[in-house]
Amino acid sequence: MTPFVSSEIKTKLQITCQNCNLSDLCIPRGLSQKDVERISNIVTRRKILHKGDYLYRQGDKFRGILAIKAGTAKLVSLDLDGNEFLTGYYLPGELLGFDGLADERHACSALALETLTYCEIPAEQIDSLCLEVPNLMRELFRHVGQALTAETSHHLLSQRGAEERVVGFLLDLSDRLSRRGLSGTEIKLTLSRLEIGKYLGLTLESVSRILKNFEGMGFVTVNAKSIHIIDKDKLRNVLTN
Amino acid sequence: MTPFVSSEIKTKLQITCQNCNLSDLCIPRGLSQKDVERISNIVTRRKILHKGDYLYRQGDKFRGILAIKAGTAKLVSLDLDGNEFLTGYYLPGELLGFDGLADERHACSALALETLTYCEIPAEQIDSLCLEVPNLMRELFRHVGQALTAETSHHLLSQRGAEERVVGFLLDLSDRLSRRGLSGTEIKLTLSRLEIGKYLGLTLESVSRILKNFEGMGFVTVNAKSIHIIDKDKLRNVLTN
DNA sequence: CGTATTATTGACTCCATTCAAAGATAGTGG
DNA sequence: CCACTATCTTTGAATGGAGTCAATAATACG
Repeated sequence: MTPFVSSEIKTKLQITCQNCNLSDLCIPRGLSQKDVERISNIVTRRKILHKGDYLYRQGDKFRGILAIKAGTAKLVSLDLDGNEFLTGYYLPGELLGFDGLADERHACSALALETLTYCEIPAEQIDSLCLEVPNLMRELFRHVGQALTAETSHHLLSQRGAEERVVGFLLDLSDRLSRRGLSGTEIKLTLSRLEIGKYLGLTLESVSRILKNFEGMGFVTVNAKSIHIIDKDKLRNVLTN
Repeated sequence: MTPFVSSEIKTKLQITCQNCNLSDLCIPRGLSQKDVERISNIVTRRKILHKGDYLYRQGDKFRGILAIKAGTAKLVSLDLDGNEFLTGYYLPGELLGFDGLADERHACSALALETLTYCEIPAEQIDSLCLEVPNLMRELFRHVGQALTAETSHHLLSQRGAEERVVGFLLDLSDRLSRRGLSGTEIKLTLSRLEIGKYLGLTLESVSRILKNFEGMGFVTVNAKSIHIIDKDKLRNVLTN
């Protein structure tokens, strides 16, 4: 075999849930060493996608639960007359695919927002793996529960005024980045203004104006897709006033 | 023992998942005779509540998954500054409580909208029961997945115009009632205009006006809390135009 | 370097809210 | 059973917040 292939095999052997730097954010969180070993053998690792590629499409058969290893993804729904809505926005270590649990078909489409790698627990193995590793079952129930409460929060946010929605988006993103050990104040967006708008139920113009306002008030500095949060408390006050 | 008490015992013995008239809507759907027998022994049956009583409160410890036997319930969330929002509206045979899966505390409050009875799978038994009855595990994943996609649809609906939201609400309710063998055209609301508004992200005045409009256009007849759907297709057209 | 996409900014419009007042309904106690 | 009260609903008029339309500016990309 060529050295090229052998290096691929090596990679395959080397990267497991045990040594994944995201293991404390992803599924392994709360599982014992032994449990992680067990699921590590079944998890398919490190598929690579590029910007605009689909992880899955609305209507696709449910293939399994996905975990983002690197990069970001968006979850998109189409309503009855085809307007697109951004249901979710996912960071490394976050899980994706629960929209396929209800009826074996995905209710949304998932797309890479940039170059992205991910892991997968194949659908056919979930049942048996859960029976073998009860802690995994508990974790999966927890995660799907989190997906549900996250969606409820998102929905709640979208009932509020335009400025509050943008603040909610920024603060949520900031918190999630911090939890991943990244900067919670220097945010590099992978979503366009249009996509933020579709996530929040606003037009891109509103998003643009509001970011400008916040900059004018000294809450943030905005440079295209880079947002620096200057005063998180003032941002929070927008929500609670 | 008095006849009164003995009749209570009888009732307790008689009503099980096997003979429940909702068994094809509720958890037993898709489970074998044997599986149903097994869970039937663990499900707590027929608690009774009255209008305004809580099934659980936001922040309560997760006690289990509830199934409505008779009556209707609403699920309520409070946002950061205390405005109430109606997350869901539940009919007999529907399951409730998934908002407690994420972190062992309920993210929402559930209240009876009228006299209500329900059954419960206690939280402590869910794990062991799922291991014993793998089909139950699958069913629960399916149900929580349905809760997630229902919430996404609700969110999607709330991005649309006011009339479309009211139509979406009426059609969803109509479908769910039909599926339960009840009339899908003679709807007896247990929600006030205010509550419908909080469910759809509208004011009660808008809800009232829109129902009046629909009546004027011959889509429905409205008598206080009774809504008769005259022309479902015309209602559907409001959504797709 | 030039083109395509994305973002900003302004003026105007419209849909749903807000405020207000009257009318209907349901629940309670005499 | 009726009167009384609280709650819910209807209806109207005025306001305002976000959308739409449009034109320019900036950025990304080949």
